[in-house]
Amino acid sequence: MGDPQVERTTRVPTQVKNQGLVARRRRQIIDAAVHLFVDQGFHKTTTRQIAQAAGFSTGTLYEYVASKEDVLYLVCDAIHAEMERSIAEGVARAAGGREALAGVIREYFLVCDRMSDHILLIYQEAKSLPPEWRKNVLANEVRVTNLIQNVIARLSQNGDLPGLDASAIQLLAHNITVLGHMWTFRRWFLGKHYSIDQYIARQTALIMGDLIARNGNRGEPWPSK
Amino acid sequence: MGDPQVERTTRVPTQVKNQGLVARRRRQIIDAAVHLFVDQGFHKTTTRQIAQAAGFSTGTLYEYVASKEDVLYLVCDAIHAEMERSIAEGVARAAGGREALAGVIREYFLVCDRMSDHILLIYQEAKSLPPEWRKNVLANEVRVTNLIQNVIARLSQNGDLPGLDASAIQLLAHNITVLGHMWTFRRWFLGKHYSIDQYIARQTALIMGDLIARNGNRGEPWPSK
DNA sequence: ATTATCTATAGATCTATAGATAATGC
DNA sequence: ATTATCTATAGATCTATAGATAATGC
Repeated sequence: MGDPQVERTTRVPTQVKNQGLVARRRRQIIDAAVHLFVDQGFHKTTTRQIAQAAGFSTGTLYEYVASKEDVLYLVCDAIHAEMERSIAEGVARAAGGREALAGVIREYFLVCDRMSDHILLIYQEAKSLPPEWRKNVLANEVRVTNLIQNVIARLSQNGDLPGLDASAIQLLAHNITVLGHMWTFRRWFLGKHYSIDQYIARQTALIMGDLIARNGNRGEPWPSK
Repeated sequence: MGDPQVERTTRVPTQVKNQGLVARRRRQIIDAAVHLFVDQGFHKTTTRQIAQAAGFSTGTLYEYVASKEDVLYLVCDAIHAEMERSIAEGVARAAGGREALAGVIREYFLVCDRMSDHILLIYQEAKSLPPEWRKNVLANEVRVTNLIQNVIARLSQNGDLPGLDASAIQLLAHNITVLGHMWTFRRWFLGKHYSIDQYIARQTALIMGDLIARNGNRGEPWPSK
């Protein structure tokens, strides 16, 4: 298997031999393209603009990618790598025991808040990827959901979250994942009513309300942060 | 105010005097463009293709819209009109009393299932609209959420859903709205595990679990369909 | 010699419109 | 005369590449 980061980048072919240079230039390409895509969208961004923002010529850009779609894939993949890294870190940081789920929700939602623009970008432009690579991006979405699902499953096995079968656990993980995304694509509305901390507190109450109520804390609202 | 449908279409200027003809031709444009946009996306679809699929020439197309963006707006607006109509109808059809919320969720999720492609299209292409019209599309999203919010608020006032303040009601309405959308943009995964009926039953159990548990049915799972 | 980069542009579109033509109503 | 439609294309891009140039290492 080896380093997944390398495996990722090597899927996109290049003319340049020096692997270190390829990694460096592609990082420049990604950094430049993310901002342009977020601002203007993929289709309205030109390869000229990407090259210029990255600090070299159009010709050079095409030594490191074979097409504009390649750039989009590099960007989507880098975003997912960063999300996975942050979430896994957050999961590790969250407390154990009964409050672990609330902690993980919090860490995950904070990642969504920080990466709003990027999450939005994937929702909008994943469709523009060639099919083979779109599949890859969707697989990444599943991986993020699984990180959350594993936490729930672990708590469930410990008896901390009774009344959830495997299917309910899976669906709950998807719900939490998407409610994090909701903060990014309904920010224009939700942001008028809640800060991210309030949003986390409120959503946690709604999500956990169910589980906790069944667990014996009936009637006691989840502490609002 | 007058007929909202007319108010909608009149926001886009036209060269043609005959209002009935304008409505008819624009319906042709919308029907043609929806399919093309769903298949290829907005940017990869050409005005030529739209005109051809609608059954007239490019020149004629531009008698009924001033730009390609106009077509996108007509499409987004038509989709929302259809969704609002269907959901309002579903809300009316749903039973009253304590099970009203489950009934509305069911009706709404069925609309999402039927209009999957269209909902997806709005998520992907709303950004390509001129700012003024994007605001309009977002306002439509709020209107759909409000339809659900009103049902919850009514039940809450009747005492059927205790423990929900105004803010929780609003957020719950957004959650339900987005969990319906989730069926459209995670269909590639969820569809492998659930039929739409199973999805509705499962989600209803998770959503209502909270509310019902607080309401005294602790431990009793929501009937699965 | 080999590798990386740049300049300049071929080739392929695509949107939107100008001006010609057909259809309708007085 | 007026309204609607069509044909043909101006004008403006944009992607991707070919071939020239600069930098590096033997």
